[in-house]
Amino acid sequence: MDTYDPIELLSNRFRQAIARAYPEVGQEVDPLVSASRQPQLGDFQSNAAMSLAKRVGANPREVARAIIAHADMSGIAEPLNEQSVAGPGFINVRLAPDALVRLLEALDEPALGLRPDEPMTVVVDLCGVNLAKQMHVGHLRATIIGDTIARLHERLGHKVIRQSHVGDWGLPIAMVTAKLLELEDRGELSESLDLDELNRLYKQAQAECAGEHRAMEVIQRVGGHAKLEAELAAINAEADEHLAHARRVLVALQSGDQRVRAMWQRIYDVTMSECLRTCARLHTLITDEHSAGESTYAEELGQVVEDLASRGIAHESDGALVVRIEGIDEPCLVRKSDGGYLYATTDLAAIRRRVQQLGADLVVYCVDARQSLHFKQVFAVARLAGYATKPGASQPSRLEHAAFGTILGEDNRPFKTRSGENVKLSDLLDEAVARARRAVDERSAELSREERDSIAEAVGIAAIKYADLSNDRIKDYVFSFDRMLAFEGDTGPYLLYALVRIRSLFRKAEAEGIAFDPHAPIIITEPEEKALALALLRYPKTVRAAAETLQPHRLCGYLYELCSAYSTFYDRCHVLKADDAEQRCSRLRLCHLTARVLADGLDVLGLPTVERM
RNA sequence: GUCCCGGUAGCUCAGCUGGAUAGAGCAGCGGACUUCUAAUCCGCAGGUCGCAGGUUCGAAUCCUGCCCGGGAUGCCA
Repeated sequence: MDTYDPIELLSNRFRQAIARAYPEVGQEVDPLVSASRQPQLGDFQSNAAMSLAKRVGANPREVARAIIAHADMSGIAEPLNEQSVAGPGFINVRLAPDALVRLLEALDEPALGLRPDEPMTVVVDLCGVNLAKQMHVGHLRATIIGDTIARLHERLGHKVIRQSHVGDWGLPIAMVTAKLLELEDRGELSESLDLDELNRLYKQAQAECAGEHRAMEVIQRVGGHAKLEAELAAINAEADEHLAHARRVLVALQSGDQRVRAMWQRIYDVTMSECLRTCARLHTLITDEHSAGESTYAEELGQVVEDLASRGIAHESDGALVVRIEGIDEPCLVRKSDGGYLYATTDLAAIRRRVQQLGADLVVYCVDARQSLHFKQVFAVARLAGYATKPGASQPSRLEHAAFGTILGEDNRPFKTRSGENVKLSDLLDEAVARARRAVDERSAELSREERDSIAEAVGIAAIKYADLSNDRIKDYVFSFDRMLAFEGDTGPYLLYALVRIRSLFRKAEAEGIAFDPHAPIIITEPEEKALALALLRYPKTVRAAAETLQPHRLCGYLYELCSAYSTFYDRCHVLKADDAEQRCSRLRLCHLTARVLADGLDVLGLPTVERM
């Protein structure tokens, strides 16, 4: 048997049977094999007869009988008979016990049935922090969903390049750079500048440049407040001066002025060192080498725009340069009327580099769903201009916006602090870890302080990540510490706990001198054993589906079901106290395989695991 | 206005390529710890799949219209 996947094997047999029964339809028919939802009816089912009935002009149950008559299930499933046909024409299949064992043994190899695909290069755009700003809840999803999508593709053997499109360029950055230079001139710039302070100065710089133009409009409309008007005018004049100064700093930065550049670098370093620390704490594989900020495209923007204009793809409109796309009403602006470039321009340059230089066959943008129009436009322009096509390729690479919804508070409004500020991501992680710590203290007071610390860290992070990843990406979800750290239910801690129990079992076996034989014969007799076995066999296909659809929540759902099947098995089928040595060895092997699949799946999701909790 | 996304149990969510009696978790009720980690397991109860049409042997799933909620929508990113 050359594959571990019962659905594939059964599909082949059904395909052959259909071809024999109905030579006129050939091998093209999808046998529609899926896992049965009701174990009492069978393990798997084929729904082919119903769809085939119309094509061959017979009634579905007759078609089902014809398929059965031509089906050879030897070596895989129990023979099919009249009783196998149910309802309108479902064909129920029960795996042969020895086949189930062989499939499990085939799965029980180092790669767990996940042999590498035809290797591709995948670029995943994730994280997306901004200079001089703390990571906040908004970055949580872009970071962890992006990292998990990257891990999914790595697991399938692809070359994955993570890229954080850092917001490190443009006027806002120049404003804070100007602010810092000013402080330095006055000798008021702290040597130990950290991100909190930097973030404070950023907001201050923003406010200073913004002035009170809105208030002024209101006052002027109302009239009769000459004194106030004069005050606002003074503030605005000052703000305009700040803004003009910031623009001069931007020009200096862009032309490579050494002092300005050095200050920018300092802002960059302070921001990134702290953000990357948070990325590491989130158990993501995002490091310095994955930063590809907007600044790195600065030199290419002019070329891109020039190229689009000279080839007649972009046109002038009200002073701006736009690309119009068939099927999209809103044009894509690539150059402002003042000559400045926009984020679409940078993203076009990024696609060009990612596809043509990095060789991406797939580029995934893990970015907020609110930007879907933007990506729709940019992808279309990139395809039109050929930027999405690898040199020599006939087809453009796949460009995907892995959009995600908003994190909501318990009031169903976007998650903010009481004062309406964004919640600092590190505060959020601290809170989750502190709550996890309380739970660990309650239950496992016997463990050392250090051990409880590291367990709490892993449990807290796993809880936050699982709560996020287990929801369908595109939807908004409600953030709740109570729910994600709950003692019961579909949570990160539940998955970690299942693995802990298996690991504990093996420690106990070792302590009792019970040998584990990784090649012991597997004997499936109890329904709980069979349910666990069938769950294990679904692993490879689940990982592939999650990667293909860019939906980590499918893998989460699977792992929860696997753990659930294991917990039931664990409850009903004693392992170390099994009836005899054969059964004990078989069950130990089942436990071992479960632990490996679970640990592998958790690793693909990017959840930390623990030995005890 | 136009476009995008969502609407499934009291709450939070799954539901695969259209397939059998729509599934979990939480909360509620009732059970299981002298027994491998009970952060567990088992059972009960809980549904107009937003509404109305249509396609189909079969629709939560596909199509059309409408309702509700969120978002986007030419010079921020």
